[in-house]
Amino acid sequence: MSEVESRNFIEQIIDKDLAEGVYDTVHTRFPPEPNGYLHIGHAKSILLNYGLAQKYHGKFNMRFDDTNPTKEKEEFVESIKADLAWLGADWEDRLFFASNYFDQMYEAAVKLIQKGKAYVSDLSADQIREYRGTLTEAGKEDPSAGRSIDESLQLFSEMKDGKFADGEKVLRARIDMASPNMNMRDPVIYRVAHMTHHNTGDQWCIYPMYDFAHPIEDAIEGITHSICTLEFEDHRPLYEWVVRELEYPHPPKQIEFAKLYLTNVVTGKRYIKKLVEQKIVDGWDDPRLVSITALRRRGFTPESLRMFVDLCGISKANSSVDYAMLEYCIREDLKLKRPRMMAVLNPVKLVIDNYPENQTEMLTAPQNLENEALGSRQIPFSREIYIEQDDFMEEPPKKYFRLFPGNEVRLMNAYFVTCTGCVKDENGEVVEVHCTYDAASKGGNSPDGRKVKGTIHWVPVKEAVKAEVRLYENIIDEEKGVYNEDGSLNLNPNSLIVLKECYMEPALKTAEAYESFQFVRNGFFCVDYKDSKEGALVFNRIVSLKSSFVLPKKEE
RNA sequence: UGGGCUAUAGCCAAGCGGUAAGGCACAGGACUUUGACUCCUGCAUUCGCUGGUUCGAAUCCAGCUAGCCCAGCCA
Repeated sequence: MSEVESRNFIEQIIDKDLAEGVYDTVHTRFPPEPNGYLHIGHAKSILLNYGLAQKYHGKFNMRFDDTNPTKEKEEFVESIKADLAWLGADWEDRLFFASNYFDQMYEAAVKLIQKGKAYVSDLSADQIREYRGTLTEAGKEDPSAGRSIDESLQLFSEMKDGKFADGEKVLRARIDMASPNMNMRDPVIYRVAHMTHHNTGDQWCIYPMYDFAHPIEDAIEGITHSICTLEFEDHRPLYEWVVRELEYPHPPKQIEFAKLYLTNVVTGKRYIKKLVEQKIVDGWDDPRLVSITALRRRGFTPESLRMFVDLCGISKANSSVDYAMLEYCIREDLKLKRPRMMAVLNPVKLVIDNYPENQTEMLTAPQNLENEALGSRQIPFSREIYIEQDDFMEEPPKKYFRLFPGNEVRLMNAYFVTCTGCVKDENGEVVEVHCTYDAASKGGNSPDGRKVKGTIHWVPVKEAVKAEVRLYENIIDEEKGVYNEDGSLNLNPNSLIVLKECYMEPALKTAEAYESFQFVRNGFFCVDYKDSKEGALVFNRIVSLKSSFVLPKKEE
């Protein structure tokens, strides 16, 4: 009974820091570069950082790490803000841009030069690479390393003033050209780039490098725990070097955790970007992607993603989470929350022979049987309805308890019907199933108390909303993996299949704005309203299409 | 002998010297206005491997093995 709440390794570090008085508060941040849309992996980072701030009653900052004008765009800062807001990560009034710290970064660089810890180099990019050495051989000292402090100061100032072309001069930190850690071999910390910045315009022509800028950004904002992904582990010594040399009184601490990968799904901003730019998908919100905007469009809720991230956990082990876990989370979140509607994907007509012709009655059905609070809806019912093809079998196997000649089943929310037979075309395909109904069983219960083993869904032929449905597969390749050996994407060009028709119950007609449908698996089928925060409608037991979804053509 | 990191079930993941949590997936059963949901039940004699220390090791030590990351004027 005494459940000890387990803490992930980051929380353990924080607990220790707090206990030892290293910090007396927790202040985290999410620092994306605005060079693309966020995806499920970022959600993990966002929710981790935001969650820690919440848990420790600390603060959470939103910060754009926009130190490289060649890659950044305003479109991306807007989408990122929208995604965080949607996820519920509230940065309150703390929205920052690294580019707003350029003055302070410049001063910091000057300080390093004055301390003899940085120098302006004349080497070209190629030369710097050569001088850097290799993984197994030490690097060589930069010929400019001996330059006087005053000369570096002068040159750095001229860099700022635009006296040099791109690549002509850089500022390097003076650390150790023989370090086994490549990042410590006199890393470049400022480069010249004559380029208009999305935020600072043409004010600057020199820009700080990540390794130099990031610790400064964190220190300026009073970040305590600067959480990033594993590939930055080797950068931590440099991060610590920067905050130490710049003599920040309460330096932030970098902590790394493993990125989130989903099995057989394209995660990774640069790969998603490639798909978008090559127009292999329709855009950043193409439902085949796991970008946050795409997931939202597919009907995922912020709650479902939060649950997912929680279930995945935080560790330092590279791992790939099963896609089924994501599906589980959205099912779990929606199953009680949303109405459950009926839709038929592979229709066959069911004729109720003893039901009056030309009669239509309205039946009342609960929106969600397990959640009365959602109320009820009306569904028209008449002599001809559509049912799922596989809900009828002329010769049923054992344990099949849906429709077959002589068997009685319940039409969900409607009547008991007993199958009397079927009509086949010249090819032997079933084109019509026939049955009789028990008028006393209206609503789906028989007054004599007899039970049926099967219940099937249906839609009325006349009033059904017809949609052309496109089925897609996720951008995955289960056999060979997502990437080819040369790093290119391994895609299935036939990932689009056209389904003939889909019929939905008429209640959906009022949902004018529906843009996409998603099948979540094992009985859930969602309709997402692109511009609504409503989330999705949930259908019950549609068809078992694994990890795929459908997009209906909007009715004209 | 470049450096750094990681290794617990099909997939995540707790565990921090006292005898392997939990979730996903999967399988069986009960229930059911959908075969879903819900509810039960099952699912690592063993923690990458080999030694060592210890009354006792997934946990400590040593040596191996495998995987990931690093040679951008990207982040």
